[in-house]
Amino acid sequence: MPDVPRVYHPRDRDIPARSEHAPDHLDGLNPEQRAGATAMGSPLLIVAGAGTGKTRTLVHRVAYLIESGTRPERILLLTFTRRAAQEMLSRVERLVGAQGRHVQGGTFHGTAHRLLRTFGPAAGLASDFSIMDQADAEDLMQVGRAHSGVAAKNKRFPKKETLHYLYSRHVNTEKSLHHLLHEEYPNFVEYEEEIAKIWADYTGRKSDRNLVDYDDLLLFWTLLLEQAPDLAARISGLWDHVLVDEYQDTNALQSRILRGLAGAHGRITVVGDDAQSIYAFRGATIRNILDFPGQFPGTRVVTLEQNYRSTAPILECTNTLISRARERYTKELRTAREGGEKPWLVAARDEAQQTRFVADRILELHEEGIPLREMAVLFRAGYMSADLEIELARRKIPFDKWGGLRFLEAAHVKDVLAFLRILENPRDEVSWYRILMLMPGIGEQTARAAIGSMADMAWTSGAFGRFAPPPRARNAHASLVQLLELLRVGAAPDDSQVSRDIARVRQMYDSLLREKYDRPEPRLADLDQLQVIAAGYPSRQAFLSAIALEPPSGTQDLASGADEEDDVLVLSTAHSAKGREWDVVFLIWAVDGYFPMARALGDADEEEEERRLMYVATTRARNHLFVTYPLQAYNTRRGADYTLDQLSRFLDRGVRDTMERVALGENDVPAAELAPPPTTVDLRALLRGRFGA
DNA sequence: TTTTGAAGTCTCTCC
DNA sequence: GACTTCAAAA
Repeated sequence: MPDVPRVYHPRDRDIPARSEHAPDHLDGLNPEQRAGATAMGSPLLIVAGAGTGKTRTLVHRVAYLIESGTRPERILLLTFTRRAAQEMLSRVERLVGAQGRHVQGGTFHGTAHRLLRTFGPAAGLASDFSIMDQADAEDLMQVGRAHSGVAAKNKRFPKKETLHYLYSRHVNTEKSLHHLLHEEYPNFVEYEEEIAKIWADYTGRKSDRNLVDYDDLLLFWTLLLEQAPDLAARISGLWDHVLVDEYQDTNALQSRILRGLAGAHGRITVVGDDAQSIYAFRGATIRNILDFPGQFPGTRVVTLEQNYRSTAPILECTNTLISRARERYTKELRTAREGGEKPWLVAARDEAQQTRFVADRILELHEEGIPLREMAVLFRAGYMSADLEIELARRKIPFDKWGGLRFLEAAHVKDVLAFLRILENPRDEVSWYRILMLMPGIGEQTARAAIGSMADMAWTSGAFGRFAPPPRARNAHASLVQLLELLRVGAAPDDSQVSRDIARVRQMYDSLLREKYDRPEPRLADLDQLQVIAAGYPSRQAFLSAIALEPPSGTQDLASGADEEDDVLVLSTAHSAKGREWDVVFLIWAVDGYFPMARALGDADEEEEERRLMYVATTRARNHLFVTYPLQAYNTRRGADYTLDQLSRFLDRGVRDTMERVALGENDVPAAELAPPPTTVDLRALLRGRFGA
């Protein structure tokens, strides 16, 4: 998708790609963008505001490098998501032709993964390691937590999620445990020693089980570059140019990786916007942008301030919103897109009315000729779209939901994957435990005994078969042994039938699923989809690594396959919307407590990040922006309902003045729904009468 | 002793 | 809806 609205500028593909000294494709760039695309001879920092053609500049830079004689495979393009990488590569391809396809690219983690498979064995890392996702890592942390015994003695001991969170922050921010505890968990300061022990246990277990977590991917990459000069030379010698997108969202470790890769030759370009830094929770720090010129001497800085995306009224609103930020380094954005309507600030009575407004408006705009794929509904957290999803389904409006890792986090998907994992890595005790606990008659004790017994037998393939289960688990044991034998039969080294393995697992697992849930159908459908995805991978290892590193963005996404062509509305978390743009953007739940989220309040830095996040969300809009908030926001999920009836604090008077305020009428809601009249009917009494109770 | 079901608790963002 | 905790059942 071009950053420049189609009606005003020719699309990239309409411009013939010619390799002269000054390629024609650069004609479509403004002077700053052009400088960003062509500056050579020094490290380059491009500070680019929202909608200023940052991606466009980066794409043209890659094209320019290729046209200047750099071989495509000698260019490394690090992006935040796989989607962003693919989009850029396909745009490069349009500019320079098929050779653009050979540009190396992906996420930091994905690139680390490829490097470690190649260079890890030379540094003592077995090449067939398995990648753990966050939940796996937490589960493994739990093993050590239980083992230590402290958790049982102390009720207030940190949960496995917290232990893992602290560990991950330690690795990514390079802050000590002591420091982190005092800063974020003063109530756990007394457990510093115990936590350190559990971390050591965790590290040992990963090593024993040949497991690698997300943080290890970055850490091992860093260590190879810093501690193994011979390998470092090989790795940094792979690429002549390194380009990094979304630099504001990288962390201290990633900065070290870049210094290792390009510190010597300085052929590095980073692009970022401090106003859009929204991943501090993952250890990202805008210090990376601010300190870049110091770390890469001779850095040239190019600033992009001309916004091509949004209309003037929308930009006025978003500029005001971000002007409240405590710290800012980039200047205000300008736009040439005069005219257009002000953003709407829509007060709905409650969630139902908010939902109705969004659905109605989408249909109206669609009838006016705006395709669904040019519209998006954004929100702070994944669960906030639940009501809207039901309504959209009811009205048969197709949508993709981005963000959240729901699909792969679902218990039934993880269950099936656990089988594949133990085939791939028989020492994966977390997966063994998960599988064993599924079986009727096997509980915690039996599962642990079985795992212990297998460990004693050095995890040989028949180890589980030789485990002697207690009587009540005999049936379960027998059927599991049978299934595992069946799965191993076809497990030739070149086995490409991952989806066949899943089918075999399901012969047993589906019946367990049917017993466990009253409505198993959607879960069974998820497993069907899992099989479809699996069929696209050449090997089990490739499949398992890919889903850990590049989780499918949503279930709809998978069901429809190639979705780019379909006319489908997008629902997305604000985080997942970064880097994208739409003609029409709805931001729902602009309520204090939801956006910003309640738990971010009380910490000034977190609150600032929430503000930037709202800035990211609102700057996705090209022509129409609707911000909605229900006046009554019940939290009905729990008994103790509380009401959040305050408009988001970020939409202060000054911001509201840039918006068109709209109050939805009551007329579309039957009055009875608002305040039910009292009645003398006693429902309980009627029921008792009917059943004679 | 071990498993299982019921009741109670809390729910963010992502590689 | 998923996870933990606690008590009853096998």
